[in-house]
Amino acid sequence: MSTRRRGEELERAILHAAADELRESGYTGMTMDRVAARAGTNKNAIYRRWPHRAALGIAAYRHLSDAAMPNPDTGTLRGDALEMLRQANQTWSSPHGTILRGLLAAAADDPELLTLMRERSGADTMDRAWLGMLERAAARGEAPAAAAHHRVATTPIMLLRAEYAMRGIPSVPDEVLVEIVDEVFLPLVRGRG
Amino acid sequence: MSTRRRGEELERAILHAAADELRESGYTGMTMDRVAARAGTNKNAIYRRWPHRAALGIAAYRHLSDAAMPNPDTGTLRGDALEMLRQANQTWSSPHGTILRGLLAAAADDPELLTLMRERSGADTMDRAWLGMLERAAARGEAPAAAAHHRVATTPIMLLRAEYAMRGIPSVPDEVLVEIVDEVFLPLVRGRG
DNA sequence: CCCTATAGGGTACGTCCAGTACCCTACAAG
DNA sequence: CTTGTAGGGTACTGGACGTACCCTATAGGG
Repeated sequence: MSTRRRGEELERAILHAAADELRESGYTGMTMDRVAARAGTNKNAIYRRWPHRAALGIAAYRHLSDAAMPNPDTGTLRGDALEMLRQANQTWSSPHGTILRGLLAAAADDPELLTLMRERSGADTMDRAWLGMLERAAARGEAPAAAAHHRVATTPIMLLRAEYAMRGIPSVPDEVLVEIVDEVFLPLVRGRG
Repeated sequence: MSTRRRGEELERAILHAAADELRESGYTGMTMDRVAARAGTNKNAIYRRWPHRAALGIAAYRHLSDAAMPNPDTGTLRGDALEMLRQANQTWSSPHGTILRGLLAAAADDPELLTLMRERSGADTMDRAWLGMLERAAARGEAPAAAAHHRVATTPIMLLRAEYAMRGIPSVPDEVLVEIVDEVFLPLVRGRG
């Protein structure tokens, strides 16, 4: 039995420990000492791999979440949109989401970290899914072709995200999602005829 | 000459010092020791008034910004909306905005602080201004009456805010504002007929 | 099969900062 | 004049990031 772990193996152990800490205490509560202790190693091994806490946080988050992108096809634009929003809301209000929000807050004044985050969080994939949804609706004749526009596609998610930023914390109620779809998204699509 | 300041006077001095620190170093860089030193006092006097750093930060921000709410009347809905967005963008990209964003980031995981911030930042006033704008447009016959809806009114600002959260930092280019108005806000208003 | 460079481990710091504890002193109000 | 309260000085606790050193296992080449 090799008593001393190295390379890959040790790295996985650290990431695993960091992810656990994230889950339990959020990014704010994740301390380097605790991560090291939990991984059964010490801070040296960590700092040899990541330059600072934030980098470790992001890496650990990535390690812990490989979110599958939903791609609903309910037959109606309204159904698809609601489904997408509900999925997003569920993700954001889950423990993962809480962690993600903590990371985003920490990265708010550091552009370098922000870009790291954007890459990791699959925001672009999300946008493409919405765009595809609009195109399918247009093909069905349910929406004008002009509705398949980047700004239109990103609006609902943006609104959801802003809703999270406004209220303090987890879980935007379902009524809000319905409102976003019925009072904003669908009228908007309709208005682009 | 009274050598020892008290009450009101001392409080103003502290807030002034804190505001200066905010300007120079942002919220993240504002330390209690420095504020105390700059105000020519010590941390006791501060902690007797505010329970923690965040509270002082918010109070100081408020002390430094008494933003007047614009209420443009250009004659067209498009003109008004653009003007409002440009105003907001200017505020948010100014030093004040940078500070405000820092505070928001710090308050992200503390609901109590978030509500404090919302009160201080005049978000509600802003919403009412947008609603009034829509009502005037409806009265002119430029928009359907159904467009004067809370969600519609808050959408452009929400989108702007989300834009700030996405990109790292200061100043969203004017094209984006125009896009928000032309590709989202106006079609949305139109679509609510 | 040994040798050595490299990566891990242990541990102790340096530094910064929030928040607290005490104790002394000016001064306002009675 | 007395006294209670708010300011001032200062030191300290505790937590956390990041760094410095030094020892040791071990992988991989000669």
